[in-house]
Amino acid sequence: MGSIFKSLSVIKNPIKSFVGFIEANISVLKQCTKQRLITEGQVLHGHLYKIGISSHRHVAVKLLIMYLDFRKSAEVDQLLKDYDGFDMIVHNCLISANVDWGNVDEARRLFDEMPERNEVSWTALISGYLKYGRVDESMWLFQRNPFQNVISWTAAISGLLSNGMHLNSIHLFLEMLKSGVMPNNVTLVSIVRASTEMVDFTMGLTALSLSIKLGYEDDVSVCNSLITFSLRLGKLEMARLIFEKMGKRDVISWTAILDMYVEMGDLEEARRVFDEMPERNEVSWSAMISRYTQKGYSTQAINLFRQMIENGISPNSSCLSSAINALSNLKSLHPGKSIHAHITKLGMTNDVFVNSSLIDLYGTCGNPKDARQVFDTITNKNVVCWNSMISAYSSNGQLEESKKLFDQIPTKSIGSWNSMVTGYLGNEQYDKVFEVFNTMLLSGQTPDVSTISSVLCACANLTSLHKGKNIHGKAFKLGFHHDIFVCTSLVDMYAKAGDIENSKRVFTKMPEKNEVSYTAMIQGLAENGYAKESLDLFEEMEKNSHIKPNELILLAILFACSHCGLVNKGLDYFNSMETVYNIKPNERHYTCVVDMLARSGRVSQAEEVMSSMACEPEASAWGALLSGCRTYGEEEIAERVGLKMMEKKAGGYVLLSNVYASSGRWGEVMETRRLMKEKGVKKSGGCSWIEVRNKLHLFYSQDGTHMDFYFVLDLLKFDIVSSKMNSVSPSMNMKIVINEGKPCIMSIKGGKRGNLRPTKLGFSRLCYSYSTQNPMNLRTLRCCLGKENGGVGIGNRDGVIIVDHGSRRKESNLMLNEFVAMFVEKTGYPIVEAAHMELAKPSIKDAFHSCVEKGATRVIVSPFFLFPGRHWHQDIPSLTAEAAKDYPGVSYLVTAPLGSHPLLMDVVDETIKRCLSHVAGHADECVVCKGTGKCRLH
DNA sequence: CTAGGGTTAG
Repeated sequence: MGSIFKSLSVIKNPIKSFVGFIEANISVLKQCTKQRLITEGQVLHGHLYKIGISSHRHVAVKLLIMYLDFRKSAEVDQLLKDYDGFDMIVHNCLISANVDWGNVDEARRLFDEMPERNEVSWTALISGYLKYGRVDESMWLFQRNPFQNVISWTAAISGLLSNGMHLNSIHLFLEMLKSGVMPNNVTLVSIVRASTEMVDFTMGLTALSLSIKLGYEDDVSVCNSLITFSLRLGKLEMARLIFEKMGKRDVISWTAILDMYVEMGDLEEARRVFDEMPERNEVSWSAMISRYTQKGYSTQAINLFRQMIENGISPNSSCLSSAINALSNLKSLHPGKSIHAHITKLGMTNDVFVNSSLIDLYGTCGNPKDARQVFDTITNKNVVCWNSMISAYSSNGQLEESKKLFDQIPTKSIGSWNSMVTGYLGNEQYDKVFEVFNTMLLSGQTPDVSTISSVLCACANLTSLHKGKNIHGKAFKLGFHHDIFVCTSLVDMYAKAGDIENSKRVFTKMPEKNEVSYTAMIQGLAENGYAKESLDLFEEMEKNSHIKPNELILLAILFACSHCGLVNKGLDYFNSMETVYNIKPNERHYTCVVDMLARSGRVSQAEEVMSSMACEPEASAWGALLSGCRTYGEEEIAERVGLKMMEKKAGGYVLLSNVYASSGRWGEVMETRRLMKEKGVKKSGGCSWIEVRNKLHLFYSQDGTHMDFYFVLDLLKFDIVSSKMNSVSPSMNMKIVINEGKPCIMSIKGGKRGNLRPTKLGFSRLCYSYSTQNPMNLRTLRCCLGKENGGVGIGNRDGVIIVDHGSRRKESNLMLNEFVAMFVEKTGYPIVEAAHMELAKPSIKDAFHSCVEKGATRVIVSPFFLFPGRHWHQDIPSLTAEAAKDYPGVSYLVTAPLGSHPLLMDVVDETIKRCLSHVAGHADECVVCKGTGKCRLH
């Protein structure tokens, strides 16, 4: 606002030229519109009226645009009345305003009633149709447009792009080139965006080459779009190079590069960039805040949000929704509520992003009712709102409600299905997970990596190897077998099902491993009795990766130590948790250590650890301690502990009564049981299930369908070899396996929580990260991309020095040769030699000399496919100049690099030829050619 | 000096 008034003060000062005076006013009006400063705009209008220039045509048009933008119909009407006659410009303004308001048909009516139209009228309407997905009407007009210029071509190209018609937009681009219209920077931005969205590296390089050829190399927008292109295709180094070499950068460049550091996992560096940015807009703020949120740094996100408010920047909907997301990560309902109130005050209640975040917030904070209230107020619900509401219900156990809602979704997205799947998964209704999954497949919806991971997680929890292998096959068919999330789920599934060999196999083959994958493997090894291997893997991880141990890995490590009796080593790890790994042990770590000590007979030490806990011990820790007492006959401790537990949870009573029972003190057993009854403590029911012929049979211990061994055996007759029966009860983890046809019970010590399942938690985190992240992430993209699409090889032809980059692929060689041929034909230069990029520096000189020795008097050095780090710009011309020093009589030319996409090849060739013919004409004076008309003279 | 096309976050 300050700058606006500064400009105003300029206006107050006498300005010599009238044109300058008008110009200054117009620019301020433009700013008012852009920054949505309605009051300032109106004040200025009054002032302009007073000094008598408000009816100046150019001023009046700006005023009109301003009031149209603010939707002040009374003012608009007044202006139109004062304006003498509807000229073409006013008409065009009205057309584009109506497009902005969504009244495309009205815009068309205005267009039709115009006595004559110009290129602006046509373009406004063509792009208007495209904005609302009316592609056919737009193309109909486009083909009849008598004024086809760059802008209308670009409008059509980018409009098609926004409608997801990438290939069509490229074809349109080709037609444009064919028709002889040269692309400008905006066109090139669209083509780069098309390449980005099609994940087509070669196409992007071609666009890049063309940009350089046409002299848009230093255009900020083109470079910005190229940065985004490089980032989305995983070429982080390329993105950084472009950024660094940019002569001028704007907020967008900075915000894009901030994102690069986030992609690299370096949030600190990203923050440094953020702090260093010369200019920030609400997008930069929201980028940083949302990235903090995404990566789980919720507190930082909130702090930054606060800082932004303190800096007087009004948050846009994106910031608000990120902040709310951060709060729901932190489960901070109350600050969330106050933001909600604020949003209501701001009148931003109809933003789908904000609303979805609010639904998530209320959902995760256990208020599905409030979530529903938000949901019901949304007038333009999109599928994300529906999905959030479904998750809100299922995360609160209201699965019927979520199912009901799910059935009502007008158009289900993959996210809708995934919400259902993760909902059932989170509520441990694994049979339902499969049910939904199967329905999904039947409906024709292809699962994504998130679905597959969740379903594998269900397999893992059911220890269902058969189903798991089946899903593994599906994952393979879908091409997900390299996906880090799917692989991690596979590692976990195989480990949980006891198939440690396959688990290890998947893990070893993973192209990339993260914290969660290591957690799954380390945990899997530990739980399957491979304690030593588990510890080895941990050490290897510490040595060879940058992964810092998390609390779950440490839990697994403690578990492993406990299981191979490495009590002292385990204690060492435990004691170094805070000092070395900076992780505060939680109750589960304590349980593990208590268990470890109690098991090895160090019962009193275990008791000490228990009493030193800062947090509330888990029931299973008491259990472990008591079991230790039982095993080692520490009745005194047992009693002391037992009394402490009397007020505690149900499991405590049971364990206590078990302790008494095991030492034959039946009176105390009865007393404990009586106390339980009296206090209404109920041991929650366990559940067993068996999977026979792909069908799950469930048994509950307390509802009369108690597992009947005869019934089970009867079932097993059908399928005795492949079946496996499992049982997990909340307090005793009991596994029943069919061994040589006989069911036998394998009791695993400890309860559900005491069973220490870090991976399970690990996976709930995994599911979360999917729900907030686009599953088609960089990693996936990188896999799609395959091998680097480098450049071309060397053709050892006489004449032109071609400097290229990258691999020596055959097809690229062909392209190079074609290019060389074209060059020769166009320029008539003799061909002498080509040099490979890796050898370029030393060999340019040699190649140059060789050209001259073979009689060349004119030499072209043309880098092919160079990375946009301006190697060619910086090194090649100077190297060439260096080489040329020895031959003052020889003229030379360095051209910009070229890239060629098969689709664009022919037409781009033509275009480039056009550029080159110009270049060639100036060859004798040119050192660096930046394209048509942009040759820098020697 | 007035009207039409684009790039950053979710």
